[in-house]
Amino acid sequence: MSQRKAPADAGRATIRDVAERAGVSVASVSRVLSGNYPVSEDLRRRVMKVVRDLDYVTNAHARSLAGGGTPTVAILINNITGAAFAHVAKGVEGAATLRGWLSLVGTTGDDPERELALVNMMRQQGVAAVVLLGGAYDYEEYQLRMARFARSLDAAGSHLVLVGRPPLEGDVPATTVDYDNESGAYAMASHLLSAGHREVLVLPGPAGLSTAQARLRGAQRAFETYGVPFEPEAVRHGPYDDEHGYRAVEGALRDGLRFTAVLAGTDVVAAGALQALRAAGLRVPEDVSITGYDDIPLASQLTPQLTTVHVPYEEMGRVALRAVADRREAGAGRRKGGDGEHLVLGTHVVVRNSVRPPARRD
Amino acid sequence: MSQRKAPADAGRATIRDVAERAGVSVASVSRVLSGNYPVSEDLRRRVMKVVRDLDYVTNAHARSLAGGGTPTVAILINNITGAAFAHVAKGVEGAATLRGWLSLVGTTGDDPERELALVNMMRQQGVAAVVLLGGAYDYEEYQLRMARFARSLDAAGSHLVLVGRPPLEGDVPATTVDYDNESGAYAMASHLLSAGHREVLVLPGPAGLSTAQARLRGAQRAFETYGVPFEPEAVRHGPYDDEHGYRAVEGALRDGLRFTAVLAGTDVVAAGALQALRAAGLRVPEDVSITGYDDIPLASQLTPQLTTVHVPYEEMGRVALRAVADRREAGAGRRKGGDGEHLVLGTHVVVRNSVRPPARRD
DNA sequence: GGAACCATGGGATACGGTTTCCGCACCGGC
DNA sequence: GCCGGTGCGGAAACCGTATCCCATGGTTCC
Repeated sequence: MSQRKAPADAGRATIRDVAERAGVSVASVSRVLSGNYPVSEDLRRRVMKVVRDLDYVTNAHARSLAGGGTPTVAILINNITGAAFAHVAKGVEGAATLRGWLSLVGTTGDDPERELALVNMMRQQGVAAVVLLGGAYDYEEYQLRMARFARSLDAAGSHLVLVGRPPLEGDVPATTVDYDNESGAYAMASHLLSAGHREVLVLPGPAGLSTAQARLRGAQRAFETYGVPFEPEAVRHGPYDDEHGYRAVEGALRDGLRFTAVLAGTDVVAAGALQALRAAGLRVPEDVSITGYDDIPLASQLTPQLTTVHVPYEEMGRVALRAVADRREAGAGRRKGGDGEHLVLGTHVVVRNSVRPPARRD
Repeated sequence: MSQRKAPADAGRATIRDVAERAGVSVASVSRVLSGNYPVSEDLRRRVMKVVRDLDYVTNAHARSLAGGGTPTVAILINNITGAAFAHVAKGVEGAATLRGWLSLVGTTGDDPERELALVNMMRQQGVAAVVLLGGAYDYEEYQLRMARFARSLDAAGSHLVLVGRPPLEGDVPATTVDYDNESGAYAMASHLLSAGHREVLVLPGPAGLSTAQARLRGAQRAFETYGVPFEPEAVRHGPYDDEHGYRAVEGALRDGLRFTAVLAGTDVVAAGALQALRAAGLRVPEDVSITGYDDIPLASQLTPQLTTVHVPYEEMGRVALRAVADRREAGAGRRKGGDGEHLVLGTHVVVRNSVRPPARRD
């Protein structure tokens, strides 16, 4: 009777089981499997046979404890069902897999508490990097917390990557992958203005969110360029969902606001706006034009297909992963000086069928 | 000079660093942190102070090696950007978090090789369960491989959960969480038939996919019930994307096929079909009715809003997690006899605005 | 007042691998 | 025939934590 558990135990097979059954030492099995040490052909064959027979796989926890182990990226999303985020996640995941990295996905549900808990959990997991998706909030406290996250992760040999938001201020060890949000909004608004629209309902998104702020700034800048007054009452903030789009348009109509176009902060918001216009008996784009932002699949599934701003979400994900992978390879030696790398990707307007010159009133 | 690394090393702090700095034993620190052993208030305070100072978090790998550790579920998806799957993932993740479980997400991209690699990777991670999302393929080999997965995982103390596909045949240790796919299709088709439609273009999805097959069977059964002949040439298989929906309708129109309604296998396919009809100058639902399946957000964002079959995706995710959690609690003792549990959730038709009685021809 | 007990804290060990350090054979060369 | 080199395999030391077992000091009970 063995001191250890029986070979065909209920639990999973260990490297010792394999070694014993193959009549070799534990070290030899490890070497055959990792392949970083010369091993005789005979030994390899014997070991591999047992590995197959036992359907053995190494214990990832033990392996990473002992120093080896595959790097892991953690992706933190507000809401996994958001199409834009899903595309970033896809990009990260794809690039990670390509390098043999593992990826974890966690959702925060917009809850700062959960975000904190998740970052700590990832720290426990010893992830190579934490990728945080989505816009930032404008609270001072939130910013401080992010900086703390960045330093904590950095101290533990990990790294924080912010995707789709502006970089943190100060000398914070975090990488930022962003897109040219304001320019995209500028271009989109310009498109509307150059088509002749002068009265535009603007639905930028949540007031405190960096993404919404940048999009609003871009639109504002375009209005200035065209010398068109920017009416504060034609700007309606609210969450990035179709319900808000619907309500906002409904409300604007009820308020008697005059507008010939809707500049929506998001394709989803545009979808809601579209419905509200239709419900009010207005035709799109004949009576009112609409633009979106993000260029998620929905944009081209609507009728009319949405003119919108393309954001390279999936590529942002890939870039984010590449950034951490590169830094990790370079890392061993000295860390770079100004540690906060900042990458910015371009956006562009995708013209479809939701914009027309305004119809003459009167 | 200590033999060990310096306390303020570059790497993360260990429990030993904490113990040393607090002047207590390693065991005490562990006890304070896990809280499952009586500890004096004084000791707790001293330890916690150091923990905060050092920003210490326990190493999850070491913890799970030592027997503790939080259970982890792995979710394997074909494509993270699919809305239906994303909702299941959300359900699993939410329920997991509620119990303090961790969740991993991996995407297979419809590649059987990657699926194999991922399952093995999850086995290495020692996950409590692997949740596989989406329809199954009709290959014999594929089924065999699934059975092997199930047994491998089971042998390693893990468990396979199949979501959104029929259970495996034979005595395989896997749990299945499914929905009443065929009945949903039956109800949806009946809705169309009872509205008076007799010539229906059916777009069930990929020919080899279990989901598509079940939806087709349901439709067929409804036609039989109504005594309406089921025209094989009015059935067009293809992938679950909007492009297929578009092409299929375009092709049917070109072929001169007569139909007053489109029964799409998916909301996304319906979206494509809708576009094609519009492009051909047909109005929906006045000239042609359309139905979808899945009831993803898109369905209510389209104009007209889609009449579709609601599938409780998020709940399926929750149910899946609950099933593995329950079995894990009960598990310690004997395993149940017939191990393949099979849960089925209901579906129902959501009536919106995309169906009307057929216009009189001639 | 002594003994049994309770409440705490410390030391040692196990978890499942990887890796370093060694020793053993076997080989060829002189 | 002896010696050194080379190639391969084994023993053991870690990785960071949880937990079992034991020691200790103070308390309570007889």
